[in-house]
Amino acid sequence: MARIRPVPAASRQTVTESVYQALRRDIITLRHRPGASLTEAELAAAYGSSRVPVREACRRLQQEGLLTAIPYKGYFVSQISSREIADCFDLREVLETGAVRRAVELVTPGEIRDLEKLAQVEYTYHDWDSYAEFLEHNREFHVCLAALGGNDRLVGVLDDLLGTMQRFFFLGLDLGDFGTQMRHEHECLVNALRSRSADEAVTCIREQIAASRRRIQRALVRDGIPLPLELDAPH
Amino acid sequence: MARIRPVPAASRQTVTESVYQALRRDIITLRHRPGASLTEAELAAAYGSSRVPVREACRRLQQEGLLTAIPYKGYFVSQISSREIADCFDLREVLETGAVRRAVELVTPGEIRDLEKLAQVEYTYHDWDSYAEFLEHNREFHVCLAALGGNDRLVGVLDDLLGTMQRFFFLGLDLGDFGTQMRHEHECLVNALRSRSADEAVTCIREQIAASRRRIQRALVRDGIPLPLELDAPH
DNA sequence: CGTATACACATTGTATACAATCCTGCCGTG
DNA sequence: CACGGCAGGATTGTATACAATGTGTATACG
Repeated sequence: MARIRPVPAASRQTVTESVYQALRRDIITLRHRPGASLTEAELAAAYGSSRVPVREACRRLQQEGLLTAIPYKGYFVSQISSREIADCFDLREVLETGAVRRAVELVTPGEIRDLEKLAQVEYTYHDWDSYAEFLEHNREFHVCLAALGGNDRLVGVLDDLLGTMQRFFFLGLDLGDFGTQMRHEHECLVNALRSRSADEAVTCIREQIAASRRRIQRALVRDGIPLPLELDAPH
Repeated sequence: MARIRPVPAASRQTVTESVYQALRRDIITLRHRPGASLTEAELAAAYGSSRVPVREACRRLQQEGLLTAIPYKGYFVSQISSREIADCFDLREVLETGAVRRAVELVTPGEIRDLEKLAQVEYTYHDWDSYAEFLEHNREFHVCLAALGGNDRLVGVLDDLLGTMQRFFFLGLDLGDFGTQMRHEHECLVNALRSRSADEAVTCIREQIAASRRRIQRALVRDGIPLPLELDAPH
């Protein structure tokens, strides 16, 4: 079906892996607030393992941009700044438009049908758990779309990026019921692909990203304060 | 001067860091052949440390794409496939053109002067050591150029990508004396920036990347297609 | 009272020992 | 001869113990 997804290599259920996933989930769902301080010992106790797997998990999350490590000091959950958000959205636009320009040339009817299935997902407003599931499917859709461009390296980068951005999306979803709207956006993209119109697809992606950006801006404003969340706290 | 360069945070001279740099150097300079098998114990002995720092270094290199890890089996130096090369070049084009489109709007005269200095570097044909130095400076130039676009996240991704690609470049440099040519290409880019012409800059980048791609293709053909190239083993 | 210095504490960095896993090849059995 | 189980070795995965580092604090001294 829809391409490789680098490797399931690391998905062998090892302690490191489970700590990584648990910790990542807790950061993305904002259980660990941006700016919060974490130590290896603390996390090891919390997730029931020794420091070694915790360490590896933290290194990965650091690489992804969700954590910041300060030697001999500890780890800190990355702040959500408007600058960071803007950077992520801009990069996403660059990557996705780049990929889709190739995709319209390479895509096959079968792949379009597969993608169409992925586009169907929605979420239930106010159901916190369904947000997480929806976001995973959404990520899957965009990654598979990009994969149609045939550049595995680019797909990997986008996958990482969307992983980081999940934290932002979480803020936006609870603001209203955008499920049908987002599904419509996805279908719009699939149609553009079907007619092999690069310009149409690019426009569609741009609008989609702009809409997502607006949602998050609104959520940030609503949750009190412009951003960043509790910035400048450590004085 | 030329922007932040995320952090020198990890550059505190720790064992992990020195192993990482040494191992990375040996992979990029093809001392470890593509496809070669490496074990943690072996590397620990070779670089004079315990397995833990080796492990962390390998994880980082894996993330960068220079190593592939197979659980309970070992690590393998990533192959250089023409597909991989094409992907990297395409992604690079997407990132750099994306960045420079912003850069022409934001760049200041002072930054242009700084960049001009970085553009001056060349290398000495057939001097293996000077290749490495040149490639570092070349990377610095392109990263700083991208940084002018103001998207730190994008810069980070590009930095990683160029790091991986150094291995390819190594092949191309020894093929002839392209030092002056490449310097000219850099200056061309600086001029485009000065006249704030996005189209000119993009064209320039495209040509530059195409030229680089051709050099490497030629090198691969010369060295007998399907890599690897033999290397002077340490015996 | 201000400043510098030494010391203690918290945290990560590193080493070593042991457990889990996977592959290979042997050997027995049908 | 083919096939399956089983044991041995190699390698990573994990836990624990110890060293290095950096930061803040208390204390002595000017």
